[in-house]
Amino acid sequence: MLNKLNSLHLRINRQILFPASSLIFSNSTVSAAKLDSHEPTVITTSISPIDPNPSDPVRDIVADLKNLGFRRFIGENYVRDFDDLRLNESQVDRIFDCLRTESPVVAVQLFHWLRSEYGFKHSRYSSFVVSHVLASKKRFKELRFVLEQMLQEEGSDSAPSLCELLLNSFRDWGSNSEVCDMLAFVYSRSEMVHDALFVLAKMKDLNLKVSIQTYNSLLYNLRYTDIVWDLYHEIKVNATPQSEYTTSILIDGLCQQSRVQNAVLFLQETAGEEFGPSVVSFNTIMSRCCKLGFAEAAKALVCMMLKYGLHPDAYSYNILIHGLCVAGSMEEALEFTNDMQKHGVKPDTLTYHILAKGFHLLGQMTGAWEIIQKMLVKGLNPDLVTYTALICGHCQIGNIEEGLRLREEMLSQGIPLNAISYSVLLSCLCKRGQVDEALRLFYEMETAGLNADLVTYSILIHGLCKQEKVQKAIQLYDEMCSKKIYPNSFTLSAILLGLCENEMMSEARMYFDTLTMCDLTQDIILYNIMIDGYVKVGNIGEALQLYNQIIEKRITPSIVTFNSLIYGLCKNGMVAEARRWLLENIMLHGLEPSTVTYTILMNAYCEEGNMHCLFKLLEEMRAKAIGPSHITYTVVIKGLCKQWKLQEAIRLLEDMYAEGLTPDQITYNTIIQCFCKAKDIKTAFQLHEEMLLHKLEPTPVTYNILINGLCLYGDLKDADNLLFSLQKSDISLTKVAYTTIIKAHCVKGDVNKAVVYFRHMVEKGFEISIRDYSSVINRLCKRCLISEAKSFFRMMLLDGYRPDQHICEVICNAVYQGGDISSMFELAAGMIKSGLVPDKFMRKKGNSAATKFSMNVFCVLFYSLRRSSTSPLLQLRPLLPRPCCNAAASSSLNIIIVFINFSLLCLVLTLIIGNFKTTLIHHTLMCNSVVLFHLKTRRLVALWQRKTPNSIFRNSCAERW
DNA sequence: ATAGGGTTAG
Repeated sequence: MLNKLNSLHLRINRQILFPASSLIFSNSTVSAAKLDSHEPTVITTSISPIDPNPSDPVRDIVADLKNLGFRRFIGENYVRDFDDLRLNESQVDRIFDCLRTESPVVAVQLFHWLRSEYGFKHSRYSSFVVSHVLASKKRFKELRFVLEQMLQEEGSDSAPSLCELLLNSFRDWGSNSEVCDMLAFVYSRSEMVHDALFVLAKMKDLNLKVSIQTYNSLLYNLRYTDIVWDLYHEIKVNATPQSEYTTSILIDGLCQQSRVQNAVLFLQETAGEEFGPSVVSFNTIMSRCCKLGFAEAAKALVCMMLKYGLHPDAYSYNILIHGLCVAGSMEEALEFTNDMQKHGVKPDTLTYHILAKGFHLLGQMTGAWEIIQKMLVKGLNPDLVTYTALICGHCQIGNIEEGLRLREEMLSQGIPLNAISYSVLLSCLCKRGQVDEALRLFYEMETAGLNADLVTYSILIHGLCKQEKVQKAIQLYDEMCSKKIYPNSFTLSAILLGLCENEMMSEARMYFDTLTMCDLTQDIILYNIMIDGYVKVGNIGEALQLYNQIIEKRITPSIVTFNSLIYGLCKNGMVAEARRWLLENIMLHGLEPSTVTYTILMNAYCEEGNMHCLFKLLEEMRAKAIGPSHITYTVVIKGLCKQWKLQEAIRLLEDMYAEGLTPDQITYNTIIQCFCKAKDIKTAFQLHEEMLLHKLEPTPVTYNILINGLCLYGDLKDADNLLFSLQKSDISLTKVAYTTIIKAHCVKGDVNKAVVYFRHMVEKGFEISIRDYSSVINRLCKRCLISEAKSFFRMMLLDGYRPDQHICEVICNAVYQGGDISSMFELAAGMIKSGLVPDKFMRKKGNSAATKFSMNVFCVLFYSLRRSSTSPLLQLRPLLPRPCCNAAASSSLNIIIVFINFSLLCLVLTLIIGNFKTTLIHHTLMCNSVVLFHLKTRRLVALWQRKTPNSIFRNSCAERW
């Protein structure tokens, strides 16, 4: 009962009395002094002996600690007493000073206890006292901890004052050398290298021994500088016994600076020493070689290792296998995996991950899958990286659902995702255009306490730019910078790419020019994106200009630069020119054409229908051992389809699987479309089944193709059923699926069904354009379903769409044909109100109803312009045949009338102008003519006739009129 | 203190 009360009291007591550590002491001069002064505080401590006077609290505490021992001292009663005391810093220092000789163990215990229980900040003196105690007992781990805590509080540039204290007050203490050494070590480990070097210099003055651990740590921190070689010299001179790490740290330093050759030479120099060439050192050099792309050199190093009697370990093999995989030499990588096993080194999860990545890089997803499966069969546990690889595999083929399912599985297995695994999912969502989903996942990731890194931000910024959500992208960009994550060429390129993909070329160029001004465009990638952007919008001139800029700036173009230019040339129909570029410029720059280069050219030949050249290039690729990708094969399949070699196309598809290349959705879409065109709907659907079997999620385009196939060559009812079941399964579709089926029903004359689907399309939230209405109206008009067309037109107006030029012309034409003149005028008036002009008909030849009509509309138009505008000619100019314009420009006319049919003209003019004297114009002159009037005098000024030019006006006659 | 996964040009 008493104990319980006491402990309760203690808890309350502590809460009340010791919310902060400084409360223990009445005097906290040290911390105050530190805050006020910029100079490090130098304390010269003189410890006074214990006062025999019984009122000295230190005396009692020390006596109790010694007599009772620490355990009993911290029993509740004493603690209470201790709590109630107010001790100043020098009193505590005295306690430690007294204890260290008589009860050193208790001194250490008290030291820790005060800090852990009260968060007490010890003085430098006490810390050093305890440090010496620990050093003398060889409790180095604790010593390191004490000094670490001390340096955390002292910060950098504290070495001079700490050394002074240490060397003044502790010079003769037995463990000074160890404490000094540990101090230097901890400074170095805390990345306060200057302080560490200061301590080292002092030690040198006093002839104190520096341990190899301290040297090693300093060597590591200074590995990019030449100071390391001074330090290394010092180690040699002092005959400090080295450790196995010393040489490997130096080797690592050289490697980090890409001085691989120096590293090898240095390693050879250390041969014969106790810690000469080691497996770790070799691994370090091999790793660097591979990173620099010299997998061959890494292989040679393995031989060198064996010569030194060293055996490659799992690291060595994994490094080498990784190097080979990145270099694309999968065969050799697999050979070394076997070799590894033969030498008794078991491939581990890392080995499998490396191999999977290798296949992945080559686009051989099947190979990657098989490797991961093999790993799981071998009983190796999937870890975060394995899962990431699996998620990546699913995401690659667009199966985000499976990716998200795996995420759930990971969480249930207690494997939390990191920024990388989230990035894979985010990237997949962005690629599918689900940026909002991606943002949601991103916030979820942040809520889970994961920090987005540069890559994560780059993915999102790219996704947002691509969707024209530039504002949000900029917001994220600012957020990223505020987190001190600075953009690299990836981030810059994400923005640039986003702008280019939106065909916002002028904005992209502005951004690019800004980067150039800041000298940030040394990176060829940024140039490549710009060039590619220009090429895609067909501006090959601007692209070539940028290429010249690259050459002027002496930036080395990459194969991608050429690929884009070749694409541009091909797109402009300059295939032969493109082929020449391939042969001349690429070779000139010492570059090798890539799979992409060949694929672009092959595609161009395919478009031209030049299968001969296409297959010649395929052979050339094979001869050069440039592996075709799944895209290359897709192009070949497209070519075969064009030639109606359907069976060969199917065979090639099978070959792809056999070669480990995974056909993607576009491959299937190509071949399915071909079978649809060949009216073999059955096989088309079989191929669709095959896609599902290979876990390839059909794209909305796949369904567009199938629906279109059924509409054109199959039963429209089947198309209805397919669309219905797709809608029911909530499979994502594009607008095209709807417009296709609407078109089919219009053609068949089933307006009701067309309207129903049109309503579906609107309800699904697709952006409906005026074109969607006009194409339906157009089709209905073509089938002379005038009243249906009119009701559709009304529906459009009700939906809030303003009719455009084209739709007016179509509907006007239709009502005119139906003889509904009043509707026609109604529409014409509506058009003029909307500022529309019947411009296309003016240029149409022939005496079609449309032309007749348009002439009349033109009159109406002209009239309203005359009333509203001071210069009708200026506005009418673009509508008139060229000679008419010239005449109008040269004289100060302010009226033109263009017409063909006299009776209609009279009608219109009478309707509009009322008292217009039609008799001024002779009937016979009016057919197929354009007449120019002067408004005020109402005199005929000029006339153009189509068939037989009137002799009076022959001189003004134009070629076409 | 040496090895693995994600973003970018067709």
